[in-house]
Parts: sequence; structure tokens; C-alpha cells
Amino acid sequence: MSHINITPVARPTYHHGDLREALLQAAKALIGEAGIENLSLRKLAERAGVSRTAPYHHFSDKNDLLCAIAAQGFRRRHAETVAMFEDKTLTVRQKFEQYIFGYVRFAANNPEQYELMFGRSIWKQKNSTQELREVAYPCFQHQVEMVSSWQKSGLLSGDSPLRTSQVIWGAVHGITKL
Amino acid sequence: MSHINITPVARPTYHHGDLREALLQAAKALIGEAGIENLSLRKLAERAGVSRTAPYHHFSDKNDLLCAIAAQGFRRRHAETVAMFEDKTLTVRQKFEQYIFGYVRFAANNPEQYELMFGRSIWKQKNSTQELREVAYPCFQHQVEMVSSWQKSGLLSGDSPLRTSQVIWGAVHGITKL
DNA sequence: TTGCAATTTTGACACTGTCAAGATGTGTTG
DNA sequence: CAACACATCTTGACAGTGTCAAAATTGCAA
Repeated sequence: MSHINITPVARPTYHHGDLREALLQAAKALIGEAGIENLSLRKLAERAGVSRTAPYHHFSDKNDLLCAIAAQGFRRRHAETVAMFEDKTLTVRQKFEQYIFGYVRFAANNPEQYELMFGRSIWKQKNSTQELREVAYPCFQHQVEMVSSWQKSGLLSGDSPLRTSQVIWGAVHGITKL
Repeated sequence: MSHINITPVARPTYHHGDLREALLQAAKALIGEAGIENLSLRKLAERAGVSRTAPYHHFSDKNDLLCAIAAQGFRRRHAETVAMFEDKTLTVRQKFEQYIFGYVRFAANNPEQYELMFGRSIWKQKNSTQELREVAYPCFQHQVEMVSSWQKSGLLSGDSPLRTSQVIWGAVHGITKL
């Protein structure tokens, strides 16, 4: 793992200013370089130019940190999707295509973050933060609403928006991972 | 993690006999109890009633161990599927249903092993053992062949067995994880 | 200026994966 | 049966890891 660039950022003041955001940013960078399972809080702290236990005042846990990254992904994805869906200049069909493309593109461009968002580890048992749940649920719900509207407009068949949504998501998810 | 039962097995002889198989078995048990990320080689060795480094004479790595478990899953799944597909007493449609059900059932009954088989970590970069690859490929290939035959018999539409296979697998995979 | 609270650091601990060297059996050959 | 080679297992050791407690440092309000 010696190929990872640490490059601690020189920090003029004792207090960092916005360490939390800096940690999230650095964590995403490290994850992108070496994968999720090679992310350690210590390397992260070092890259942020801060001592090993500093992150613990912004995240209660390593799991908490990972949940925060996933939550960031959901927030971003949700914002993009909502904006796209409410765009009046697009036809219904274009919206559907844009949705699928956007999903796949996001997964392809941020594979590690994507894995974090939909991988097993975060959601398992009591691992998910309340923040993560509060951010992710609207994201899922909005997807179901979109599918429902597409069904009403005749673009999609089926009667249960939830089921159909699951199938679509599952298929895209599956294809994405191959 | 103190809720995990270790219960080292008393071993009469110095040589274990078939430590490799015992380790795989114990590993699956521990994974079932505490999840993949809570499996440690040391706890595993202790439960197998053996010293910490003993496993290293049967698996070069922790990753190697996980690959072996995944390979076991593929072997079992492949055997079941082939046997079912060649069963003359089933109609084509029954076979298709059995295949889907069998897949979901396996994933539901062995969620951790399933995660290991299709999760990102094993297949990423150079993590996959040659044994795992040699076992998994026939498994995938057989699935494509089945889909192809179902398409020829008119049960399934579409022309590209590979693509269709991917979609089916993806959808089932996606639904399975919800 | 002084004191309080937020922030960061140092020290420490148990746990992990893994390597090197030694110990202990088992099977084989004379 | 003896001696030896080999597979198997153990002990010791080391660097990393997550995380806690206590101390230190700083910014802000009274």
C-alpha cells in the first residue's frame, strides 16, 4: 500500500476550520485510490494533516464516516434526479432514459461510493446511521413515484410501482456490476 | 463481539487430519454468526482448536480463504443447477421457475456466502484466486446456455442470450437484496 | 482578561494479518 | 526397526488498525 500518496496538507491554524468536510473529501479520494477496504482512519487523518483521533470528534465511528459518505452520494443523486425529473423541456421518454443513463453513469464514475451506498455492509443490521436512513428513504421513494408516473403515462407496464421499481433498479444494478 | 461462541474443538492428534475442510466449515459458521467483516483468522483458528498461523499452511491469505468459500458456493450452486436442468421429469417452464426459485432460496439461506460470491471485494482487481475463476466461469456459462435454450424453446424472448442472461441475473440479484 | 467549550493531540490497549524460525508428528527407505 | 525427509503445527515477533481516556491547545463570550 506504499503507492498511496498521503501528502498531509499543511494547516496554519490549530483549529482546522472545516475538518469534517475535509475528512469526507479526503476519504473519498483515498477510497477512489485504494478501495473501501483499504481505507483506514489513520491514513485518512494523516492525509488531512491531523492526528489519528481527530476524526472521532466529527464522526463517532468508522462506520459513521462511511455512512456519511454514502449519505452524500444519496443527496447528490437525489438532487440530480429531482432536477432532471422536473425539467419541463424533456419528454417523458427522455426523462426515463436520462434516469437510467444517469444511474449507470454515476455508478461507473464513482464505483466505490456506489458500492458503499448499495453494498451490504452499510445497511446490515444496526450499521446504518439515522442520517443515512433519513437521506436514502426520500431517494427511494422518489424513484417509486417516478416509476408510478411513467406507468400512468403508459410508458411502463405493470401495476405495482414498488415491484416494478425494484425490478428496474435490480436490473440496472445487476448490469452495472458487470 | 464477545457474543461469538468460540468453543475450540479438542483435537486428540497433533495433526488435524483435514484442517482445511474444518477451517472452511468453521469459517462459514462464523460468517453466518457475525458477518464477513467480523471474521478474523485468529478467531477462526481458535474455534478450529488450532494455533493462529496454522491456517496459513492451507490458505496463503485471508483473501485466499474467502475465495475458497466463494468457490465452494459456486461449485454447489453449479451442481444443483446442472442436475435440475437435466431432470427429464420437469417441463421447460418448471425448470425456469426452479432456477429462479433456487437462486433466490440460496441467496436467502446463505446471505453471507452469497455476498462473498457476488460482492465486489472478491472480484476486484487481482483479488480473485485462479481456483475461484475456474469454478465460477462454468457456472456463468451454464446459465447463459440455459437462457439460450429457453429462448430457442420460445419461453424467453430476446436474441442475445448473454444480454438476457445479464438482465435476468441482475433483476433477480437486485430483488434478492431487498 | 478570564473562563468555558470546542477542538486537537498524546498515550495506551486489544485486536488484526502475516512472516520467520523452531517444534512435532507421519510416512518412507535402508 | 532406525533414521531421515517432509508435511504439519506452534511460538515469537512486528507493523497496522479502531478506539478510548486524559491532557493540551485554541477560539469565543462574559
